Amino acid sequence: MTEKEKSARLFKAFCDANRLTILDLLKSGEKCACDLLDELQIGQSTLSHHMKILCDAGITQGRKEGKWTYYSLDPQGVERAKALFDEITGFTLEGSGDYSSK
Amino acid sequence: MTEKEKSARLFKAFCDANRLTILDLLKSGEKCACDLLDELQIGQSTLSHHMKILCDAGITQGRKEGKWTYYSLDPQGVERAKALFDEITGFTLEGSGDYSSK
DNA sequence: AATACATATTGACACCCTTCAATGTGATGT
DNA sequence: ACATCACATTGAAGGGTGTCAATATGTATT
Repeated sequence: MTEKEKSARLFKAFCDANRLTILDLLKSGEKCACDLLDELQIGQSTLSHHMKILCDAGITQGRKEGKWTYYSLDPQGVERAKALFDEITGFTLEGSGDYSSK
Repeated sequence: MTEKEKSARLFKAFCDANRLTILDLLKSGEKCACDLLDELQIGQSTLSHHMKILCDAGITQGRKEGKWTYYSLDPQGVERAKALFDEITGFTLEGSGDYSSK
């Protein structure tokens, strides 16, 4: 798999309205699957599917505690995605971050 | 179509390896379709298809001159995508840009 | 006008993605 | 042990996407 294919795959995680809503919800902090489910008009298995995609992409992470799974944004993963997007859009920030992570 | 659906659609433009390569090539400036075709391992109709997606997304623009069509990045469109991505990833720039455009 | 050229459009195909219902799994409670 | 709860996995259906060959469109050239 080429670099570009890997990038494309990472961005796919952001290409679904439900996943964007999930990321939005997680911005306010960790949430269990059942809380997310309450706010989305999708079935339980569908949520599970989306969470797998987000976690596989490294954008979110899951933490199991008893019966529940708590999901949260993975700050590192989010930064990685941002850096990649900036790289692709040819953007270098005047007077700010160092995106040399990759 | 909801906001999130619109965002998801815009990001889809970045979710194909060939399109990422095209954006990469256009970073160095305007190029005609035939030049792009030389560097990609895809057929002519496929390139045309990808250029339509990128242009429809507002990320690139085409300029016709005689037989040729010259493509280039649309700086405004690129910034719009970046701002949206930053918004989604919950990023607010310390001491920099104003992303209140939307 | 006839031909050649550059690009766009169309139609078909294979693959991928989202979704759901059904089922599996692993933890908790009785 | 048994039932229940929270979540994951599987399998199937439907729509979307990338690709190409073929064809159409529009522009130069002869």
